[in-house]
Amino acid sequence: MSHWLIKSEPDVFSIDDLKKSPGRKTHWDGVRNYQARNFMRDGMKKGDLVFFYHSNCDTPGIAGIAKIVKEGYPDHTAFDPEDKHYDPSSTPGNPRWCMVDVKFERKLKRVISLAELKTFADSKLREFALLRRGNRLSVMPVSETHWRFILKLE
DNA sequence: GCCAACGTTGGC
DNA sequence: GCCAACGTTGGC
Repeated sequence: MSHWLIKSEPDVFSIDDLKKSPGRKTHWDGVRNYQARNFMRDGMKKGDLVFFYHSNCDTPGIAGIAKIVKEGYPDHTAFDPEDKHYDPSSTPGNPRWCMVDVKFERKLKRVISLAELKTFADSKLREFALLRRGNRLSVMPVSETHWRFILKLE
């Protein structure tokens, strides 16, 4: 089983929104970055656990844990001209983007802030993709070691 | 294939 | 709101 981190702006969709969603799950649509897509399409497997990260907010950080409940399949929002993430070069016959379904697992007891994570950037969390300079990836892998260490901070 | 222009992300 | 980082686009 692998571990991951996905980012979301809480003003748009927070961990609480996921918890309130029907069946406590949602499809993770709108990813329009090839590296992120490849992680979703090729890496994410049913049962994998995912850190739910809040970005672009007062206290950016890891807010909760979700689980992959459906593996990669075409992101239909790319086909919809009305959708914010419409991409005319992606068609049902030849879909370019994909999504997975994630389900609420739990909130962390407290948000583990980016600021706190950064204090370990040169030690326990060296090589953690989230802390690499200028990282803008919205989907990234988390190593076993890093996953366990971060959970211990909780 | 190069690279300037442009758009987006996301911390601060 | 600013701006650095960086991915994408498109002219050449």
